[in-house]
Amino acid sequence: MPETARDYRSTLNLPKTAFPMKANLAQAEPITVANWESEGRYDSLMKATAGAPSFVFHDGPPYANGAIHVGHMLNKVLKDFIVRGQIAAGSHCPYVPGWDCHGLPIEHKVMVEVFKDAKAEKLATLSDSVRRMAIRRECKASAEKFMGLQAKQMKRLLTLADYEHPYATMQPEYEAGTLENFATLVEQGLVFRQLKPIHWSIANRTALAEAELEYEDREDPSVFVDFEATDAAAVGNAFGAEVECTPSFMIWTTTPWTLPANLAIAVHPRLEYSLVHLDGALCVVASALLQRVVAAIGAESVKVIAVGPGANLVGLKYRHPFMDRESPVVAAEYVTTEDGTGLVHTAPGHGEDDYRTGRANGLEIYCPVQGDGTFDDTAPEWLRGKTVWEGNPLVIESLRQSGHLVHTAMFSHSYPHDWRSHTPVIFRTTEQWFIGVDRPMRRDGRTLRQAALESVEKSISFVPQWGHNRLRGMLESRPDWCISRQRSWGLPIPSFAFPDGSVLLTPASIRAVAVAVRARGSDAWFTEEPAELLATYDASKDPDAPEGLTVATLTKMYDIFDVWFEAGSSWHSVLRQRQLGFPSEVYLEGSDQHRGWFQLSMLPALGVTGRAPFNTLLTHGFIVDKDGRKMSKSLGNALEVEDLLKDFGADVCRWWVSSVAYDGDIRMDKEHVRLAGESYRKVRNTLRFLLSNLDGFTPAGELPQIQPTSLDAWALGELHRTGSEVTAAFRAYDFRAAHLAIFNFCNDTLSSIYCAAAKDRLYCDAKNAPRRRCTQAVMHECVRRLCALLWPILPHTAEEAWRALAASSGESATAAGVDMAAMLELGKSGSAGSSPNNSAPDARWPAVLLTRASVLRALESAKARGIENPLDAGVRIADPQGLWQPFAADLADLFGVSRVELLASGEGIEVTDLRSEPRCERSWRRDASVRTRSDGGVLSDRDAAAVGVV
RNA sequence: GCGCCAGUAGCUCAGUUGGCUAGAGCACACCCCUGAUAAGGGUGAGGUCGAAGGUUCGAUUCCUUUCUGGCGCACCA
Repeated sequence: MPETARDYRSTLNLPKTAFPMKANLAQAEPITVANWESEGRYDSLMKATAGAPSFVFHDGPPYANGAIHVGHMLNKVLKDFIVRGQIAAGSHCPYVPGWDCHGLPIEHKVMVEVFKDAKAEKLATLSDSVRRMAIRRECKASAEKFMGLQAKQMKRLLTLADYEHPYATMQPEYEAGTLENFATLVEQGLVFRQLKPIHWSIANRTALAEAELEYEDREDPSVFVDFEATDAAAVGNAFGAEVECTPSFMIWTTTPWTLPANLAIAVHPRLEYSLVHLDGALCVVASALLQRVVAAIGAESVKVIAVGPGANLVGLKYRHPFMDRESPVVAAEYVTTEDGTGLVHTAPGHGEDDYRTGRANGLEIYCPVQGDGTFDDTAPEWLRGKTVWEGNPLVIESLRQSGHLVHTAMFSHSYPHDWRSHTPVIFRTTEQWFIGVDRPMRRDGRTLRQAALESVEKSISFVPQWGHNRLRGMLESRPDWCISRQRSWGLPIPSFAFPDGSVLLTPASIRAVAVAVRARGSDAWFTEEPAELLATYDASKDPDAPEGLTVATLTKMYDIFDVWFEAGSSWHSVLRQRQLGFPSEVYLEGSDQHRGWFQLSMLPALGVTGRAPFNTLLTHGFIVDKDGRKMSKSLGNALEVEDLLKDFGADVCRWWVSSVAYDGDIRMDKEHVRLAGESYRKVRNTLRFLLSNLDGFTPAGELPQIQPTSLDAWALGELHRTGSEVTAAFRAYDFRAAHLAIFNFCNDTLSSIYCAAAKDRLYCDAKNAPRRRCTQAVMHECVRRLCALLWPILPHTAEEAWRALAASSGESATAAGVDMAAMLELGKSGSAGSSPNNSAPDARWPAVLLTRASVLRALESAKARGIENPLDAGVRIADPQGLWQPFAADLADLFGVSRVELLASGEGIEVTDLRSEPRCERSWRRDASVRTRSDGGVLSDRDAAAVGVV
């Protein structure tokens, strides 16, 4: 035996691969994206799957405003799992990304950022339609800019979609589709015009949305007013008391100018009210507020006559203090005892609550205030032509003179103001367009609400299940849908006004405008005359047109659609118009869309087609921070997608997405993504190890025959089981289960067990030894299948590995791309859960692995005896029944020890100390065959043969 | 205020129709390997299942209340 051990390193088959350990995703992925784009990857995949059954999947449009945030990332990546999962499973799954482009947030932003200072002043001087077009041009530019930005970011997330032909709600053909839907809804009798109170800016003569309001403190005169009952005795009866004079209902308000429009007093039915003498006057006040009222008005003598519930007051009548009318006391649940008297002045034309109360009680929706803030001719003479702010003191003075004013004082409160002019806004009723949810449809007499509830119950499936209750609850309680907005940036509601103020909006007239819009876009509404817009309209053939209609007398009206109506028409404007199939198999959005896109797509579709536009509603929760709190810029806990991509890469972000339980809130933190990165590296390194042992290996078509009791059979069996699990998980949209199955396969089956056990034969067997070749064949199969399974989740990494695999066997190593067709084929065969022409692994394998666990524990405790390296150990297992005998060939590798002996008698596991036995200089094993060879080296039989010595 | 949902080891999650000492992975500790090496392997510690009541022989699992958080809706006359 020589002094120094021979170096047999060069005689080994050591791992070798170009597949790097470090993924370098942040740099590599943009190149992948560019390659996909230049080679037309989306189109070629569509072509490759052209004949396959279609899976209809429709994208909900994000709002084209700002960069994408982590919520978009979650949503788009989940959608991509579906798209790629379907393609990998052999379906044809076209996917058109879309954007919601119209609406207030963009207009608001343009008004703030573009039309400021001098530009804003100049804008104000323009005529209405010129001004609208100026705003619309800027809005369109903004929407286009953000569509471009978001598309770029979405591509960077490695999502697969028809980015060459996206849809946008502002595209002419999309707009035309929306109008066609609207025409059908009108035809079905669902559209009507009605008064509704809205925030109104007098300064700008426009309706304002919540986003355009700023709440500022303001002082207003508050007044306590007595409304005299018309029937004293009835009031007495309500309280079960005798009354000797006319009682009054005392109300309180901070907007005296709304008193002309008072049409009711609201009381809470279960609140207690008092009939009380206050300084001689008999009035009704909520008992809980009596002390405060007394203090406020400074009453000196207080005498409670009787008390009773508000319910008893309902139906009583009172006389308006200065208008010639009698109005009722009504019940309302929202009445509180926080301020005032517990009797609420109700003007249905001047408040949201009041409006609802008015409608519920059949009151007129009366609004004597005009757009310029002045009273109209229906107001008392002394108010006509005065503004509401001039009206306040006039009303108070009138009340004082007629003796109805009990008390007045200035009251400071937070009040909504116009964000631009900083002037206070008022509530004012205006005519708005509605889609009625309780109106019978011409088609079958059902209402939208009935139809919607029926599909929720019968034909839609929900993932997760609770979406069912949520959507049903919302449908049960939703009011009619107000679809009109008084803005510029949107699709006009194509209604025309006759000189007498009546309105033309018939299915035929809408369809005629749709033709114009399809050709020239919705700008046409602002730039063309009614005659041009209605060029294809023939009133004589329109059964709904009024007699003797002359287009020349019509004027355009300028309401636009609620953007939700546009987004809610996408199933028609995209799926049906582009012939992609209808309905969509799934809609996948955040849980906020039960109120939004889910519901507002469903209603038009039910009205137009009679069915919902989707079969399954898949919802995900919201991303919250690591403490479960909402992410927001102001809290400073928001994560930026750009940062995540830069720090971790898209594949790691996608790997993280696939790992979360997406129903319910999703906690997210950089640390979580970093952890996902760790587990990604595990998968990557496993692939790398496999690839590095396939250098120069060319698979021989089919796998070799494999013994069921061999390690290879077990690994192959696990591979197939994993494949079936992953495919089933994708079918159930349970990406997390797929993620876990893949990870466990890589981490346990391969890295911890199979690869560790296979090292010896891979490195030390002769290059062409059948045992080594067999294991390589199985590993080759593992890489192929893993690539196919990983592709929907980690498209970049899967393709990178696929390329490396091709390179290892020298085949198509020059091809820039991946042989997608082969990968897709593989996905298809995998989905069938096939096991190739090899026999299944032996049924005793689970037991063998349990034994392995026991052996490992025994080896651990043997460390105390100084046997620290498993290759210094041998294992004796009692096997009287000969159970382990068939596995004998692989047991030593499986346990990582030098030698395993099966004993015909005895019991248990014994670890033997082999440190005194010679160690093979090549394989480092203390195999029983190790001895000095002809070259002077100390080798085992196998190694001697591999090196070619005896 | 109303509706829906969630609350299990430091973190991400499993826990079938209530039933054996509540399970994984990561992180952590200790050890091995140095021929997957800015890798790989082994062993181990760690939880009164948000809280309080109740039903039951028995509850993480069913009921009630409550706390915390999320989404949606309403409200401030």
